[in-house]
Amino acid sequence: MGILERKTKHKEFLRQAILDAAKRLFIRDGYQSTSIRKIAREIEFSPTTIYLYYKDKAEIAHALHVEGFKLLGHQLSVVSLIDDPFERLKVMGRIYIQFSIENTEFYEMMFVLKEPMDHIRECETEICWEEGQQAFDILYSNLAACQEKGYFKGMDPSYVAMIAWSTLHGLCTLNLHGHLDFVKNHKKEMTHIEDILNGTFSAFIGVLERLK
Amino acid sequence: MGILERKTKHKEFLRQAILDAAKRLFIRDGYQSTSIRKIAREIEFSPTTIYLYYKDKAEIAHALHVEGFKLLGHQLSVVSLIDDPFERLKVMGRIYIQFSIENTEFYEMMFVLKEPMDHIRECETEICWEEGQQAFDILYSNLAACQEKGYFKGMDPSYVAMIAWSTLHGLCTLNLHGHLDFVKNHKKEMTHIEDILNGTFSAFIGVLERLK
DNA sequence: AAAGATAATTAACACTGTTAATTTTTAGAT
DNA sequence: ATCTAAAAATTAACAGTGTTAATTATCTTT
Repeated sequence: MGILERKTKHKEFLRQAILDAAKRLFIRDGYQSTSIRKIAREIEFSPTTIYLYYKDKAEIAHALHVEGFKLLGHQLSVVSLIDDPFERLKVMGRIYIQFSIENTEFYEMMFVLKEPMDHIRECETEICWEEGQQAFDILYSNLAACQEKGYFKGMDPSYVAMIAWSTLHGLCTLNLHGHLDFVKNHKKEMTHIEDILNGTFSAFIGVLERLK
Repeated sequence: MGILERKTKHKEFLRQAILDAAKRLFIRDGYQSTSIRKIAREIEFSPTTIYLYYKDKAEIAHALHVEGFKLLGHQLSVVSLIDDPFERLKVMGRIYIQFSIENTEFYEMMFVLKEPMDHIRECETEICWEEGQQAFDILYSNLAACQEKGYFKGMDPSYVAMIAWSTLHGLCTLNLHGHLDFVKNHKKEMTHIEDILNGTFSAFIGVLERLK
């Protein structure tokens, strides 16, 4: 069965090559500008070959979506060294924001674009967003740990998680989509957008700290 | 000069007709699916005629963007009857969320899509997002009024505004883009998505109330 | 009615995702 | 080594996209 093995190996190799090419273009030009034809040109195959390895563009989008979660996961892994749960939470927040700035296209693919979610709904038998679920669970666990240390008194950690995620996601997307530029005119201290993000995040942490 | 008048009148009429057609299609099928050709078919003109009234698709997007702000403005106008600033803030929040659910495509055009913002940056001589600026100012004024009644002690209202907007925007977009469906599995009380939105919003209001 | 300006059109370009039909390549059996 | 069947890759095509240049039709003014 050495031949069959080599064949599936080749299939997997090409599938990965397509994903790598897609990733390169996608990071540079964004998802919309990354066409099937451009990916094909990149790997020097005909456009239709790609459909032998991915059923449609949404499946490639989903693969990049998963890739993005791997990347964020790696960047977040350093927080395991931090013992205090609230301190850990703060660093996680900063890393999340930084990730959205440095990996715009991945952030968009993970938390904004509908294509990957549509693909999950269409293909996965049991409809569930594994990556999101897992990320949310980690956030929830951390908040529960904070609560045991006296934070968020009398609050449901699920709702605290929803608030925290919503706030950061809102902040990141407003920034990425160009809806925060005007704030510079509104407040003189906010000359750089990074200051707005950092300032708002610090203020939010301040709010959470008051809920002891 | 009665003829010139009629001519510019006609020009304005057709410009509005194009926008109305675009709005109809856009509300039904979303922005991406609303092509120039479909708009042209709707008003029974050739596709290129549209370019005599709008320089490109982004300009139509921007017109719909402004239209959306008018609509939200109308829906928010009822809060002027509420005297207490914090009570007013709460109702504003509920209306904002409701708007995002009932006017998905408008919300997307106002706060998510880049096209209208790109158009502003390209065309307006003085780069500023009038609609956003104005909306933010209203939020800011309300929060400042709250502060005078003892809320948000020792906080910068600008940052409170940023936090509030980010939280609501994050909540709305996570919902609209299908990233909250899994939460049903996470928490049994949250069987309907509306419950998640309302619950999270209530919890957030609870947080703000604690900052007295 | 002729001339000039304005409005609207057709034709075309360079793309897009995707499918059916066809060719090329590979693997197994004689 | 040759023939056959299966797998992989390709070409051609469909129906659509935003946008521009060149052309035709319409209307105003002389």
